[in-house]
Amino acid sequence: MKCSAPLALASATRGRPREFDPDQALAAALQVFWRRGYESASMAELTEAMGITKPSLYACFGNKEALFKKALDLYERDKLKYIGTALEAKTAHEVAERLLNCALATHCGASDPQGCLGVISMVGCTAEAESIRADVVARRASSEAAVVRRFEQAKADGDLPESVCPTKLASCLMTVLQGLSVKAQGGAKREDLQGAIDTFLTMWPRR
Amino acid sequence: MKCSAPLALASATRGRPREFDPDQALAAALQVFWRRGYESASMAELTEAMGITKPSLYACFGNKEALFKKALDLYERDKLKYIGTALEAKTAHEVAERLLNCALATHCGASDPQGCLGVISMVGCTAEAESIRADVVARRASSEAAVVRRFEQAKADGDLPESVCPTKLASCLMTVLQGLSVKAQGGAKREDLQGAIDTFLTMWPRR
DNA sequence: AACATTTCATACCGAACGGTATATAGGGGT
DNA sequence: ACCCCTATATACCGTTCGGTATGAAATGTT
Repeated sequence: MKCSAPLALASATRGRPREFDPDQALAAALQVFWRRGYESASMAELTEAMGITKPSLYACFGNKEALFKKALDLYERDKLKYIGTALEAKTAHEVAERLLNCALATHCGASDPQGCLGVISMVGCTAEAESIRADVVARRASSEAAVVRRFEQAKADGDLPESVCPTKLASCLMTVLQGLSVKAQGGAKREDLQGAIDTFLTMWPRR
Repeated sequence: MKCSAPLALASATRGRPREFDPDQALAAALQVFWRRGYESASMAELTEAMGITKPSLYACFGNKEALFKKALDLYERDKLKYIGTALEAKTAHEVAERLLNCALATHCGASDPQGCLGVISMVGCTAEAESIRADVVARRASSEAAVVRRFEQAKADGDLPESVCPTKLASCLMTVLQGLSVKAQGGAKREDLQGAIDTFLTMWPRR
């Protein structure tokens, strides 16, 4: 159960040393979860992709749910770090532009287009895994709240028209982001997504 | 396997008459699929909600996949009929307005907000059920194509600026629709969705 | 009344699921 | 060397999954 040093520098000098790198294994697990979603990713698939056996997985990561949450942490740290940097853009329009285009790049990056891990897991989890759902929902809410704050700042800067509501505009933008995930998950072409993004940005409220 | 008269007026005079109404049972199945998604809806849940036993279900509907597709037909016929009527609106803006608001009403109608059955099933199906996925994707593509045609007409009517591309605008609108489903599935409040819709409509390109 | 036909209810099937008991192997501490 | 501790590999656990075999019940036909 215990995973004393949290995934890195596990310099437990006592006992047989583990023969795999937890970070690398977690990265492999993330790929599986991202491709298949939480519930559809089976332990057999995970262990095979991670190159370890089930007891090793359980000893190091706890259980499937804990493994997923660690993978989700990694996902946010690596794949969603563009959200933080996008918020640093100078104008609200540029914030939206970066968010949308970086999302596109992330989800159409490597092979086939695939949606956001959060969207896939939140939508796909209804049966058990209510905890997973709640976790994803909370993370998403915090992202949206950050966008709201950024747009409030933009409005104070005179960067957005007085008539727009930062909360609603952020909700609208997040809606588009999540819609892009669904389209990507449905196998949409990159040009299709790019068209939706460009059109939305053209519609963006100007001062 | 055979389900001779397709779900209605099964006036097979020979043999023991069935003790349930297939249409009613299918409606109950639709509720389960809508709430839980294709894979998460178990046969036990389905049979309980439909008030029949498993052999009855298999005799009448074939198997889980065939049952789902029949439920999806019913869903499009009942819950998504607003798409057809929305396309009859006079202006492109009104088309978008109707599509978005009717989607909101559908997904926040009864109890807790829930996303579109198509979105839930397409995103949630990765493992088996590739056939389900393909079916949903095809239906969605046909809907989007209808919107494209409507916007081309609107442009011909001078109802949309020359600068907008009907294909891209339709893609953008469908993206928002699907994003709303995700937000609804995540437990978003009705006002939140309404805010996103209103903001998007405010941004709508004007002639 | 006897038969054919269809539905119903129960119990069951093999497979896959997440998770674990157990025994062995491989390191440091002393 | 020996002991302790931890990771490994194999085999297994109970549960749930979608789907079905089987026999009884209920109708129309003759």
